[in-house]
Amino acid sequence: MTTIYDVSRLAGVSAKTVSRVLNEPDRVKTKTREAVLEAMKSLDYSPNSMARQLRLGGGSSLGLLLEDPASGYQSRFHQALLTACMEAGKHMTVELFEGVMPDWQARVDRFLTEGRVRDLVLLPTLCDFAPLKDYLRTKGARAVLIAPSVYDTHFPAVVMDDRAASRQIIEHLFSLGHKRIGHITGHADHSASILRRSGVVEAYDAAGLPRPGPELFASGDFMFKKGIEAAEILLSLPDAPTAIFAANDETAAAVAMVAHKRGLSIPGDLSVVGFDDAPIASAVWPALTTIRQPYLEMARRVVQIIDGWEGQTRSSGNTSVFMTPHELIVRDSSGPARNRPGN
Amino acid sequence: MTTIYDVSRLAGVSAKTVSRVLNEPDRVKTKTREAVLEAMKSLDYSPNSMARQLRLGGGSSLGLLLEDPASGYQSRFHQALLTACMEAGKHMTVELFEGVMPDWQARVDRFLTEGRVRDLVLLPTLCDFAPLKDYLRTKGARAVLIAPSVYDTHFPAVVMDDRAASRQIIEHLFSLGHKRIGHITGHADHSASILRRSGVVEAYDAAGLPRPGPELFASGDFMFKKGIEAAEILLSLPDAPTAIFAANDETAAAVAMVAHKRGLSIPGDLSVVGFDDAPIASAVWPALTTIRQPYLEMARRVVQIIDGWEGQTRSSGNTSVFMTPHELIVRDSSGPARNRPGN
DNA sequence: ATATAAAATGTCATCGATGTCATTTTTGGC
DNA sequence: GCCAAAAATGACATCGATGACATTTTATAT
Repeated sequence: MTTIYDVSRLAGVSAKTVSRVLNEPDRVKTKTREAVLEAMKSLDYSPNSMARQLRLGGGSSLGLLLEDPASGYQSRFHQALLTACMEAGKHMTVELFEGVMPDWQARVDRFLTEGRVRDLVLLPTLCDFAPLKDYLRTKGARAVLIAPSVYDTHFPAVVMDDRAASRQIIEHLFSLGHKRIGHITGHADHSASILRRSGVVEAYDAAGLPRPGPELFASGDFMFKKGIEAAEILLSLPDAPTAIFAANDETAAAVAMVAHKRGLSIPGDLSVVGFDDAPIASAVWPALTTIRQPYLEMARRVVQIIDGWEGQTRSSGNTSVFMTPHELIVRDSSGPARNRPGN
Repeated sequence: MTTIYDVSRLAGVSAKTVSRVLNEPDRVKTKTREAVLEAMKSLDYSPNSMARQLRLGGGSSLGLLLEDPASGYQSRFHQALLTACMEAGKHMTVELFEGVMPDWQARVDRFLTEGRVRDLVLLPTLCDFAPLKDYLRTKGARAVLIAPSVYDTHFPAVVMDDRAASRQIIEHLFSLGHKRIGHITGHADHSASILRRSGVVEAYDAAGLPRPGPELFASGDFMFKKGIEAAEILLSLPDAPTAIFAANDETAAAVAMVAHKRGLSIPGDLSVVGFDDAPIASAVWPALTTIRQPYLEMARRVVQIIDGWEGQTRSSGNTSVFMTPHELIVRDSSGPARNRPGN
């Protein structure tokens, strides 16, 4: 690596002058500047950003640990963070954190050090991995948790109201006349799964209806494949539901696929509702009624929080939770309940 | 920010000892170490990674500019790069580079400097944006181009053989007895679109068949919505094709949707083939026959190339192109051509 | 030509860490 | 208790850049 000194030597000027050519070209005589520029070119010089940052007290990047970048949630949140970072002029360093490998501490350490990360964002389910949070605290890193199952005294959280959203969906289906509604839950490790499920129950309670039997809850894991199995189970029920609310859009898409396979029309024979407003929600036919997750708003909030940390040594001790509003999007996959023999 | 000196003062030792506690704890007496650790804790110390990197000659992150992170291609490649980086122990800084904003040079500059990026990856269509490439060269940054339309003297390229893959698809359809095959092209800005289209023609030529008429080529843009329009056009043809090859899976999914809407069964009435092996290819019903893009292999190659640059000042002047093998995946959306009235 | 202000350039210290090598302390065998 | 060897610690230089301030050169007015 060539340095500013090599350039200064070749150009016959002081290092400071080279620095000036780089940072305040107008304060250098044209002739000198040209000589310096030529020297830089011939030496193939490029400034050492580390030294610059050290001198200038440079900022660190926002760090994002991704457990499963193929997951719709993570990739969409990732994307929202990119946008929020761009808006705020921040940079983001991303790293895969797959499962818990034996040397995860060393990996995180290198991520913080080599990646120059001080503030990070933890998505589900990483945001619930206590050893990681402890380790981060040890290392003096700060973090924002996204939709954690449990709030943490040391890290603020940005969330949406999964329970309310879920209840809203069921009420939407009630209003269309549905009485038997199946629910495919999400992955058991995600708090959202539990919240969404309890939103379902809450809606029945609020409407003064008896809670649905356990046969109407099929377990899923937010993924397409498991969604197929779950849908098969629900639709094979002797008294099959007239509507299915899947814990996310991917699962809902699986339900739609199974329904088509069985010759059921949507929403004529079966209403299907998802959650997330993922691209797939508009890509399947018919387009899915769903809840739009406020990804971008949440990401912006994250950046705000981190911006507020500037200068502070670490996150303050008090828990703070930022709730972000969502939105029900009614598309074509939900419609009036059709009376079926037996209903 | 507290420094190693603050800690050393409080602990009553030299800065070097504090450094030792951090880097080679065994070389410090237990009692001293504990005192230092306590001082670090009470001062809430965390080491300045910039200074460390400066001293140790730290490496830079791999930079990725994303034009449209929602695009399947970019997000999947992104993901593959994450994996490859993890395998190689590298870090990646990602940034949105949406369209060409007036201050793009300043943005790139900040990305390189603040993000401490020296090597970057340019995906389509950014890899064909000449001003950016020129600017990067000015700044002494190095880059690998992914599937560029035109090769560049200054930057190596990693590609797959779109034309051959496309030809393979058509030959697959030929082998199933299809004679009228529609093609929905990709976005005109992507070289892949042109290559895939010419692969189609090549297959006809190789088979000694007359080239398909222009009515069998509908223009798409790799996106679902445009795919719907294109599918409508092709399927409304007086002599509609018995198979449609869409330039990517998303478009193919749109074709499937339109076909279902029109009551056509797949592959009975219409074979549909995509390209990419995106998640959506397995998420629609029936699962799409498609080409698997060698994302991970390409990403690994990128990391290899960049690793090879270590120490070198900039990319050598000679163009190098790395071709990566693909794979045809036959699923359920392609089947024997059915004789239709008129055929 | 000369004084003087303004512009251009240079010197030195500094950012926060670690490597080198010198110095001090501890350890263990006698 | 003494001495050599080993262990622990410290002083100082260094990484590559820039800020503060000093110095030199140039431009302008007299």
